[in-house]
Amino acid sequence: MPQASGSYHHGDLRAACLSAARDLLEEDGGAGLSLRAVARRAGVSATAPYRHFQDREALVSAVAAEGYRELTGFLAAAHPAPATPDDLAAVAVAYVRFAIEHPALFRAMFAEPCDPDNEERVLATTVITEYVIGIVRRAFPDSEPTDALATAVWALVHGLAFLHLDGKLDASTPEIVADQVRAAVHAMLVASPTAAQMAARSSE
Amino acid sequence: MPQASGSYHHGDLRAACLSAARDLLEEDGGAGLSLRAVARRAGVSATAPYRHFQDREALVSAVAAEGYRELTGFLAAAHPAPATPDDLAAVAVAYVRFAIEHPALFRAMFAEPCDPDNEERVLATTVITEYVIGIVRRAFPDSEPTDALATAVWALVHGLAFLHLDGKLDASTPEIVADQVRAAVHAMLVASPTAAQMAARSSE
DNA sequence: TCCCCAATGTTTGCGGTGCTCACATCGCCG
DNA sequence: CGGCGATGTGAGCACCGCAAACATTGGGGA
Repeated sequence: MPQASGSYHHGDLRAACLSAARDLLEEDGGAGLSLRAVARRAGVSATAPYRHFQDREALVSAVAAEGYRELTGFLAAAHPAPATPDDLAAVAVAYVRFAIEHPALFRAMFAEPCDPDNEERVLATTVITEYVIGIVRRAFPDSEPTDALATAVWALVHGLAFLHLDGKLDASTPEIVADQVRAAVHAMLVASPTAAQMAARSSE
Repeated sequence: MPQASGSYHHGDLRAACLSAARDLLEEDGGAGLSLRAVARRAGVSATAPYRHFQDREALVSAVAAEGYRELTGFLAAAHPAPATPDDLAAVAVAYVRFAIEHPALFRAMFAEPCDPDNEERVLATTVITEYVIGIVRRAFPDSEPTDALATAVWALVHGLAFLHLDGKLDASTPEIVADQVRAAVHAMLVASPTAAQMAARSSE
């Protein structure tokens, strides 16, 4: 039985820590995310989280993994099976929108080199990588090396997200952002046959 | 006269701190960069750097600003006045190469929201922004709203850099990386008229 | 020339943090 | 029902950012 209030054992401290970490990330940014603050917020002693996370890095990796899963779901919600450039652009807009709406989480997901020892995190990043590649592969099954195109599209969208986060682009309204993203993605996709061609040539 | 070894005054502690910070960044990554470690490495008491940097954030901002200037120089060295898509691709390759060769510095430059109160940093980011935009503007003076195209190209390159840093792309050899970047940039640039057109349409 | 003072570096100290280790408490299973 | 493993606690260490009071110096005005 979880939720035993006032009892010695918490019930589901791991989930409580993740939730607290998410809150702290939104409120104070990445710097404010400390194990002690998480413990305080969960109403537990400072060292209790160590029963569930090997160290701070493991905690943020777990949060990041959660973020990857959420992002994947968010993209799927934007369009379940994108096929046309418009569909893909909608997914791209969702990607950038996610970054803008969860800046600290997005940074936690990408700001630091992914710890290769953390299985959960590696798995989560693999999932989203495959997902993004798969989207483009399915949308453009005819072009031979779609991975190059997928890479380019993903990089474009990822870069747009980061430049927005860093305030380098006009993000005053969601519509402006969406228009920018759509324009860029369309430009990229119009060139898709050429992209495939060049990638094929350069990899010979 | 600086460099007075053994003397009470250091000579040029500010520069020594920046240098030490750069070294620490390369060696231990962003997490290892502490004011105290910088002070130790400069052979000075823990709080001496505070005479030259208001706080830790000011220190990393100064390092980041230095990084922006270096990156700008690196891009200029790759091609002083890029005009053709090949030229632009060379600059893009240099951008990604810089990120891969100085991962911690690159992350310091972009991982955190730019402090708008730090004049030096704001100035440095403005410089590189203008530089990148200017490159594309000069290379494609005919397309009307070049900013949209410049944004797309920059985002693409920036995204490629980050995906490489995060180990999401094959970066086993510099040649592979360069080929990927060239292919992606060429794909983008081939579509440039369309990009300009769509940006114009979407901003009406 | 000399001396004073502002710039620069030092010391001490506070509160916060990550992490370890010994200990306390509890639930479950034999 | 009794003990054992899982979970939470507390004390403690080293490090960190930062502030305030103090020490040292070198250069510029008398």
